[in-house]
Amino acid sequence: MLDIKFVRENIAEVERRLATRGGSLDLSNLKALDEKRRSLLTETEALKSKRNTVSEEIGKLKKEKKDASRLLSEMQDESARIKALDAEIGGCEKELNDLLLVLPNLPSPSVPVGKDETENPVTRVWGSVPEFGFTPLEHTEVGERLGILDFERAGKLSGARFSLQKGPGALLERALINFMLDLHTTKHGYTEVLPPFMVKSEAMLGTGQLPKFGDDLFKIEGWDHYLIPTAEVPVTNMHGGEILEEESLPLCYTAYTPCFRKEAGSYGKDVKGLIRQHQFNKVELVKFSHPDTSYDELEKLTNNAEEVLKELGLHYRVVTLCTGDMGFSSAKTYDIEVWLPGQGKFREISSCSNFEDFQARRANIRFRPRGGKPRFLHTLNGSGLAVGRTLVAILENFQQEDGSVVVPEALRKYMGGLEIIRKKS
RNA sequence: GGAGAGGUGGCCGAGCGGCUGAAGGCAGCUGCCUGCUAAGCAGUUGUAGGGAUAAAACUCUACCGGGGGUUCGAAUCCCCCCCUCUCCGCCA
Repeated sequence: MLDIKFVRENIAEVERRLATRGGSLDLSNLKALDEKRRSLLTETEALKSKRNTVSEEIGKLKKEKKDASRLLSEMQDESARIKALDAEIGGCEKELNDLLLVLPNLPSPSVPVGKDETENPVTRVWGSVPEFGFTPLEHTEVGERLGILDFERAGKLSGARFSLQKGPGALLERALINFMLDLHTTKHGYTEVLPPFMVKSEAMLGTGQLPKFGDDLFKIEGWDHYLIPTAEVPVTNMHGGEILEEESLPLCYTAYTPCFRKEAGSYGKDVKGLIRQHQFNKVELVKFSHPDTSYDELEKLTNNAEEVLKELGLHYRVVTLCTGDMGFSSAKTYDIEVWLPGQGKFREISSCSNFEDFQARRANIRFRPRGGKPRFLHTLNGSGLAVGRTLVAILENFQQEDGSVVVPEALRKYMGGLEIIRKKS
């Protein structure tokens, strides 16, 4: 959520910067509501002030056993007016809030202006395209031939966009989760969190999924709860409403959770395989940062996610999302894209964002500067990494002509020393 | 799910419908004092939103789990909801 004060004082700039996200918007409605609210406030507060002093007087008169009926009847009317004004202010604030809640974050000035994903500049590349002496297969093919991926049975249970892994396929997923968590906790200094996988709507509001993107979420019938679409939601909202010590920043958390997404509107996209699922595993990185250092923290966080791919030996590139391709809550986002030989292209495997104080304001997460007033802090997060897509990358990059898959060195200790996944004969 | 107890400031803990943003204590900060430490004395310390200001100072309003109600006036009375704790039931 944007700061209404900032919007008020910089309305033209806000309009201009938001417009770079695409689409047009008009903040005149917001401006009018804000002005109305403030003038109503001035009016009602003056009345309340009067009521307070008169009420005190009435108290005195009564104590002295004097007649207060004139003041009493006068105040009856005033009170009714205050009540009506308060109701009007309430409505005004609700309307204003509703508008603010659906306004996206301002892109950071460092974000390239562009209309869509075709205008995302490549920021860096690591490794190189692996060469095969044969035509590499897509992961679905590799996995099904090995008997470790079973989409047919998953479909029987749950329909499209679900998967089932078996034997070394299930083990590989588990190994990846443990490997990533260990890397981030031991080497990068993050604290592991195992959060709830269901949260209240308040939490979804805090990180920006609600009210605008409810269609993408699975809601629990009869409850105010939703299945989380990412660990970002529970982990960021973990400190909702809190005032943290300045010295404790940055707080760095890593969390494994399954993620549940409806993928509404993606019909026909990635219908096959593990790329786009209603349920997938992810290890997430979340930071609560001092505003002064949040962009340094974004670089570090992105590097921490990249490290996973480096250790696994997977070729990838980092792109900076342009203004037109950024998510609703983000001020700046890097996507990490891994090379998939079976598809012959880079695919997103991580998205690392700085939300500045956008989520902190919604979720009311602050810190106390030494001796000063509480301030909103900055929140960041990134996938470190999407586990299913990492498994896809491994199957595609380390497949061999005979259909087997070499297990990356870094994962072997998590797989009982297994070096190669072969078809069970 | 059933029964009971409770939710007040950073913490503990008072609080007759008006003089309570809220006693008292602890913690914190600022002075003073003591050779050091400890103690002592005085003062001070919440959040949000308006107004004012270059920014402050200043000023107004609201806030005692949340929401409604009664009243000129509610932390205090009434109703609904939420949460925590204890006991019972159920369960991993």
